[in-house]
Amino acid sequence: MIQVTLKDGSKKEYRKGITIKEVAQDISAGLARVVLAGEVDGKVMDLSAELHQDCTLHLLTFDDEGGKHALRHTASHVLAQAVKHLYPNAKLAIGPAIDTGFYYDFDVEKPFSVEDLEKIEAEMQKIVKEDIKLERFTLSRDEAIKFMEERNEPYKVELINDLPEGETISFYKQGDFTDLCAGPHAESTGKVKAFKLLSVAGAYWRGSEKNKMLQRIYGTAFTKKSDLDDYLFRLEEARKRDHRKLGRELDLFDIYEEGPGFPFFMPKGMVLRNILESYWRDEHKKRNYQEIRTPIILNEELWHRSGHWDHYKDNMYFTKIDEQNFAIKPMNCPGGMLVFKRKLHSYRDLPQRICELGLVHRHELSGTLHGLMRVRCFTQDDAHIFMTPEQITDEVLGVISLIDDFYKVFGFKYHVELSTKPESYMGSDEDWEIATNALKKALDSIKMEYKINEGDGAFYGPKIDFHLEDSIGRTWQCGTIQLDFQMPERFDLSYIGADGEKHRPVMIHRVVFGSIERFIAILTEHFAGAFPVWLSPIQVKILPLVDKHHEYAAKVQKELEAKGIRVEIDLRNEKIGYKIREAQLEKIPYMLVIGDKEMDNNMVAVRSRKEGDLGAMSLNDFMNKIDQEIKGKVI
RNA sequence: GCCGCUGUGGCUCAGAGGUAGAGCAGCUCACUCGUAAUGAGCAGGCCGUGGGUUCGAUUCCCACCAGCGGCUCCA
Repeated sequence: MIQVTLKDGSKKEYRKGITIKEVAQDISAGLARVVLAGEVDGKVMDLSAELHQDCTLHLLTFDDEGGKHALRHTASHVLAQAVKHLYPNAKLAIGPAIDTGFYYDFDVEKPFSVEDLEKIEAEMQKIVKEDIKLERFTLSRDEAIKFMEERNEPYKVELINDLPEGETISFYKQGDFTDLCAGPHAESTGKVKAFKLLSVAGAYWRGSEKNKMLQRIYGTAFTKKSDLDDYLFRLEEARKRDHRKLGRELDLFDIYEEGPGFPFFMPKGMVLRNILESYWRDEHKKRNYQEIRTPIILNEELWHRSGHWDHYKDNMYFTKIDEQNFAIKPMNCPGGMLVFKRKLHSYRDLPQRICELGLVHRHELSGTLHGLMRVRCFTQDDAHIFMTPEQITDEVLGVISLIDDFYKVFGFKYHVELSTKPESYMGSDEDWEIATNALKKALDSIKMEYKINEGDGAFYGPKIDFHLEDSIGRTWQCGTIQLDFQMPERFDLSYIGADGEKHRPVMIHRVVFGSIERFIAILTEHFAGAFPVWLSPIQVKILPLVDKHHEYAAKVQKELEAKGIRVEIDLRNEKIGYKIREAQLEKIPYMLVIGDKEMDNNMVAVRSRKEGDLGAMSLNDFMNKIDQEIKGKVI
C-alpha cells in the first residue's frame, strides 16, 4: 500500500500502481469528470499515470494552470490531427499550449486561408466528437528518430536530435495521429468541449528569421461553451478599447500615412500629455531631480564614444550637416554624460539626479509598428543618476519606490523582471556581475518578487524592468532601472572623493513611464478612454436646454474655468437627450444640464458619466466636489 | 525586415470590367425641447500610389506605399 497526501492535507491509503484517475474516482464521481491531470510531488502528469510510492497529489482541473495547459495542449494535437487529415503533406513543427490558448506551426505549400480554418475547425469537431483516447508511449532516441523519419516529419526529427541526453522521449497517440510530446494531456479528445480557431499567422521555425517561415494557427479551448463565449466577448471588448480607435474617436492622437510610426498629438491628446508631464515634473522635483534638455541631433563621433555605434547602429537614423556626420539620438544618455562632465564634481554633490523628457528616434522594423505602443519616435521620461558605488542600493530603492508611487496613482498592477548580460555587451564580466548583484541585493532587501530574464539586459548594463498589465492582460514594459559602469568609463567621468583623489562614479539610467506615448496608449486602453477626472482632456460639458439658458450657462462656464477646470459648452440647437448622448460618447466625466430651475436658483443639474443623473446642486457644491476629485486624483 | 490579409467621402461599410452608393458626422432650414439619437434639405470621393492587360479599369494582373494579425525586435 502507498500513502497519498491530497491538497487539503488529508492522507489516503491506496494499492501500489493505482492511477491518478482512479484516485479521483475514489474521491468523487464529479471530480473524476472534471479532473484533467494530476500533480505528483510537484510534477504534472497524465491521469493514466500510476502511483508507486508515497506522494502528495494535487488533482488538476481547468481552474488550475496545469489542467488548463493539458487541455489546451490536447486541443493543439486535435488541430494537428485535423490538419493532417485535410492536408496529408503538411509537416508538423511545434504546437504548445499558451496562456490564452494554443497554437500549432505547420510547414505547408500554400498558406492557410480563413476558409481553410473553418474546414479545419469542422474536422476538429469530428475528432472531438469521436472522443479518441490519448495514449502515451516512449521510445529510445534511435527508435524515435526512425519513427518520425518514416512519417516524413523533418522538424520532429530535428527536435528529437536536440533533446538533451537522458531525456525520456515520449509520444502521444490518438487514433491515426501520433505526436512527439512531453505531455501531459487530457485523457481523450472529447474533453476539448469548447474551442475556436482564431487566426493564422506566419511564424519562423524556432523563432529565428534565418529559418523558414511556417504557418501558425492560433486557437483557444475551454471545458465549457460558456467560458469560450466569455473569452470571445472579452476579446471583442478589448477591440473596442483599442487605443488606436479611441485615440482617433476622442481626438487624442493619430498616425498618418505620411509618418509611419511618428504620431501626431491633437489638442486633447496634448492636454492629457501635459498633465502627465507636469505630474512627472512635480514628483521629480520633490525627489531632488534636476531637469535638463539635450539636443536631438548630435555629432556621430559622440555615438562612437558611447558604444551606440557598435551596439545600436542598426536602430539609428543619421544625417549630414556641412559635410559632417550627425546622428539622431536613440537614447538620451550620451547627452546626459556631456552635461555631467561639464563641471568638476565633489563626492558631496552626489548623487546627482538629472532628468530629461527626451525625444528619441529609433528605426523599428515596419512590421512591428503598433499605434502608440510601438513607434519610431517617442519621449522617454529619462533620468541619469550619478553616484558613488556606496550609494547604489539606496538610489535603486529610491527609484523603485518612485515607480511604485506612480503606478499606484493610475491603479496599475505590475510585475518586475531582472535582465542580465546580453550577447552583445560592453565591459568586463566582473563589472557585470557586480552590477547584477547590486540590483538583486536592492530587490531582495525589500523582498520584492522578480523573475530573471537571462540575456535581456541593455548593452551597457543589467536592468530591472517593470511590466504593466493592460486591459487585455497584455503586459508592457514601462519602467526600467539600468545600472551602468561602462558609460562613466567611456566618458571618463569622475568626482573628487573625501581623499582628494579622482574617482569613477557609477550611474543609473531609468524611466518611469518608459515612453510617454506608450504610457498614454496603455492609459487609454486601461480606462477604455474614460479617463479619471484629473486626466480628462475635458472635465465638464455644459448642456443648456434651450437658447434662453445660454447666458447663464456661459456664466457657469466662466466660473468653472476660473477654477482651472476644463470646460466645454454645447450651444447647438439640439434636444438634451442628444447632447447627453454625445457627451457620454466623448466620455466626459461630468455633464451639467441647465434649464429654468437651475438658472433661477444658481444651480446646476449634475450628470456623471459613471452614475448618471445626480440631481441638482449649487454650483459651489459642484465645484467643491470636482475639485476634491481632481486634487485626490481619484480613479 | 518576413508571412498572410486589407486599402472606396471625416468615420463605419456596400458595390460592379462601362468611369460610384448607404448610415453617422458636417452645413442650411424648421422645431425651443428636462437626462443616451426631432425632421427635411444640401454638399462632400483622381475608389492608397505607379505601371500593365483592355475599346474602356476604381474593379483583372504586377510593383510600391500604408494599415491590420502574427514572427522577430523592443520603451
